[in-house]
Amino acid sequence: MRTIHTPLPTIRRIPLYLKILEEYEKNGVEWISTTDFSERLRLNPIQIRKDMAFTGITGQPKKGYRVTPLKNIILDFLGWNSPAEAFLVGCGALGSALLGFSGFQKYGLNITTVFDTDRHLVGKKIHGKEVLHLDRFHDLAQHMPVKIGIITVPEANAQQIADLMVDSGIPAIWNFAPAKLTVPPHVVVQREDLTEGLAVLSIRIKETIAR
Amino acid sequence: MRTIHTPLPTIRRIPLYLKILEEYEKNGVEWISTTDFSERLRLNPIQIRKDMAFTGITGQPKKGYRVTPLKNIILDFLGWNSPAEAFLVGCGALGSALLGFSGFQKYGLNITTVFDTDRHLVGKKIHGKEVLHLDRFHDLAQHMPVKIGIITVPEANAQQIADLMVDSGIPAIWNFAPAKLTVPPHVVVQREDLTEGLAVLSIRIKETIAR
DNA sequence: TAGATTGTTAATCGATTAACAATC
DNA sequence: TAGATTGTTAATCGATTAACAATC
Repeated sequence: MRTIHTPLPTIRRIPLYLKILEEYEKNGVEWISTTDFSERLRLNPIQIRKDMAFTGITGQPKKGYRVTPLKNIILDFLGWNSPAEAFLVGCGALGSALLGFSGFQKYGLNITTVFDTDRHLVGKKIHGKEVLHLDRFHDLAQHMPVKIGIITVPEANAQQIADLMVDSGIPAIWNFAPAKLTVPPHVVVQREDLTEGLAVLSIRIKETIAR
Repeated sequence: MRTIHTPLPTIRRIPLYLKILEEYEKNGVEWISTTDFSERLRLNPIQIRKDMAFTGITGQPKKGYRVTPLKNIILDFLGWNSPAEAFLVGCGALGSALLGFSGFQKYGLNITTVFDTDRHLVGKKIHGKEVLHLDRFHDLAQHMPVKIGIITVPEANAQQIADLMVDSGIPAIWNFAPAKLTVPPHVVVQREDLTEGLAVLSIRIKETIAR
């Protein structure tokens, strides 16, 4: 049987819904409708309803969805109810920026340990986390249930770090280096690439100015 | 007449092609075929050929595309041949990370001036750029052909910075704050959102582990 | 009850992939 | 010439949007 899996565009929109739900919850609002979402996000309400269906929530005609249950269903859906432990390698500006992103806790990501090879960084604290030498990575990974390895090193070192993560049994890699990583098929790699966004922005600028 | 514009997925793939082209050029290789691209990027060669067609390049059967002309056509296509001047607001970790991204010069982006309101930052140099007080933004923008405003401030201040950019006549905003900005229709806004990628990663982890 | 909103099936739209002719 | 690769038209696939029935 072929499982119908959730479309990628839907998955990408889900954090947007989550954000609004948190706001509603904070304000003590109990119900939210697709119209509410639609006005805030400027998305088609039908699309939103479809997206909701993928999370498994059921709503109530004339009222919408209950805010708190919907929030919890979404957190469950993404697996964000139980934070995943992550090791981060590369404490340059980008690594520091990610560490400073306090929001990650809310998004099921717990960066427990950070590494670098730079003698000037090792031992220092960044956002309250002591930078450890990369040598200790493998050992520490054996003793902790590390689910995600975050790569924020220069491109030239990215593959080597990925290899280390794979050897240490880490099942998923979030890669911020502009490198195509080679990993075994059972390892998940998610690549973030700013140049994608810059390309889209550039084209949109060109199209706007041309008019 | 309705212009057929380039699909967004194509635009997002183009920087990948560009990167390989630069490598080939550096190595003095004159020709590149869709097969070459395909092997490197693990993309369908037919898709690559379609993408090439959008850039306007014509290739040569049995040989492929000339590396340098293709690179230039792509740079032209994205408007990256003449770097766009950008002002960046918010010199925290993320802003610094962007400033340190030396690659941007290659990608048609020239961050000429950076701003903050924090007294401890103003006057300091970050990656060789002196941090100016935000008060000077509007005036300086009048005297320089600023095309892109980059927002790397906390969410709470993002809209206010966007307003300043719009008032200063900046036609495009690259927004790294997790905020939905309200701007006039003639202003282009490109939003970067890490939680999207984290959501995709989380779902892929769930799917992999479930198996 | 009437009306608003959900939920689902069908239609449309757009991107990817397949097929194949053109050409160096 | 034969074969590899481009370029284009057609087929497929998947996501979005439309239509409408169900229901509180």
